[in-house]
Amino acid sequence: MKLQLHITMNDALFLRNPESSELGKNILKHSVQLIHKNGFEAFTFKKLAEVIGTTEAGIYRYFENKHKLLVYLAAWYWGWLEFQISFQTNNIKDPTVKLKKVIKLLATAVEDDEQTSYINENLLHQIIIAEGSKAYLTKQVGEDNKQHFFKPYKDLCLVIGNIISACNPKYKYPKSLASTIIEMAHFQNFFMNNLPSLTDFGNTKEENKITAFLNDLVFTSLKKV
Amino acid sequence: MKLQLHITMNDALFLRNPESSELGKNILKHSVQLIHKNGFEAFTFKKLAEVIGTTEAGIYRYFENKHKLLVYLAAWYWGWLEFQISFQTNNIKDPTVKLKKVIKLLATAVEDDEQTSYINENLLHQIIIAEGSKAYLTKQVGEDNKQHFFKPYKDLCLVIGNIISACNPKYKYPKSLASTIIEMAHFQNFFMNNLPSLTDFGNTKEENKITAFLNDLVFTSLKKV
DNA sequence: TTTATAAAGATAGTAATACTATTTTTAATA
DNA sequence: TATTAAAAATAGTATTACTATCTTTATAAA
Repeated sequence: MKLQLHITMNDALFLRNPESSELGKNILKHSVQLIHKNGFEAFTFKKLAEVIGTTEAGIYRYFENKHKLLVYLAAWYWGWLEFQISFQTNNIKDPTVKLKKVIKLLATAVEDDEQTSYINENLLHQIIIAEGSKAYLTKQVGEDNKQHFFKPYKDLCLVIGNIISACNPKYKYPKSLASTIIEMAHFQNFFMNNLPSLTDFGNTKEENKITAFLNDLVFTSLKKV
Repeated sequence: MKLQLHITMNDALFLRNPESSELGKNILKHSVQLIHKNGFEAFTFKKLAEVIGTTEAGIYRYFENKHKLLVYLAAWYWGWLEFQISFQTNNIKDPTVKLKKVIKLLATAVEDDEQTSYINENLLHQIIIAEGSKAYLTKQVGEDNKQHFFKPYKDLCLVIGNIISACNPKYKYPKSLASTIIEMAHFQNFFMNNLPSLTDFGNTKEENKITAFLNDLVFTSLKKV
């Protein structure tokens, strides 16, 4: 039996649903590859069209602009990650064990998930590390937020915040700690690989060091070492 | 007596030193205002030239492109902040008191410093919150790093890491904790004002709540509550 | 089988961006 | 007064970020 995981996307993010056609799926697939390869700044719809073998206008029928496409990919990633977390922490009763699992999932490279054929989760994870913040670090963040573009991110943050509160109901900053864990899982990874002197795991480049750091940070804060 | 604070800049960041002329100072002054107003994506040398009353080509004589200008502004900010920290924590012996002061300086809006006439530190602080990460979240981060463009950031991180180690010499992640404090001082501020549900201080919008959160995070980690 | 229709493909065009180059004017300085 | 360096003025180019329109192809309803 092959289960097909489907992540429901906010349809204000696209003009035509990219999951509804081969061209659309190609746009998703190759935009992940191109952004990963050249970075978001150098990524253009023209280059994407060339790779896919369609025209610029063809891409524009699906996405208004490249910012919307980035927000789409980020939203997809957060939705996918929330599913991974709920799936992989299902049946775990102890919130501390649960939170440890969450931190591991956040800080560890993902293998490409066979369930979703057209998105390479491993590449997308790397894109989110290097480009994810650009989805909201814009002047339109307010408008975008009004249209609920960041709901998957907020949902994930809420889920993690709730686990934190389950660990220690008296802890005062569950949401800020949740967003700190999420952001730092990515930033410490980026720093480790690109600006290693900003971290304590420069030479090793091991992701489990990031996990160890985050575990220490979180569980001393929750006084549950 | 009026002291003139001068921050020495890496001269690979510019083609002509912007501090050496009125036009250069105007470029710095008005780029801060324009980026603050319209965001970095909408910021162009053409618009900047119009505001200043010069031509695009005039700006290009000082900066190779807008990315270099952003990196320049970020480097200036980190240099300025390191000076503020060393100045304001001078004579403080107790590293815990020192670290508290550092967190406050990182998380609090700055007043425009009269010492530097052409850069509005308050606006620049807001720019760094919203745009600062874009200075290094690029494909050229490796090249830029080789040219020491991020040295002021790394120096600041080192200074804070050393204070952390002075608080608790056994703490294993002084540099990662330092970069976490720096980044979170900014990100929690951005979230508070733009995506408040990612924080625990959404409705109040008080910066001292961020300080309280970071103090809690840091001093429980260092077991010095 | 014809016909409607929706997506995709092909082609063209535009305004703005991100530059480079050249020439002239202005200001400072030797 | 001559020299020089910066600034201003002007022009031009390749690329980006779109929009518009028309034709072809595939599907599927009548």
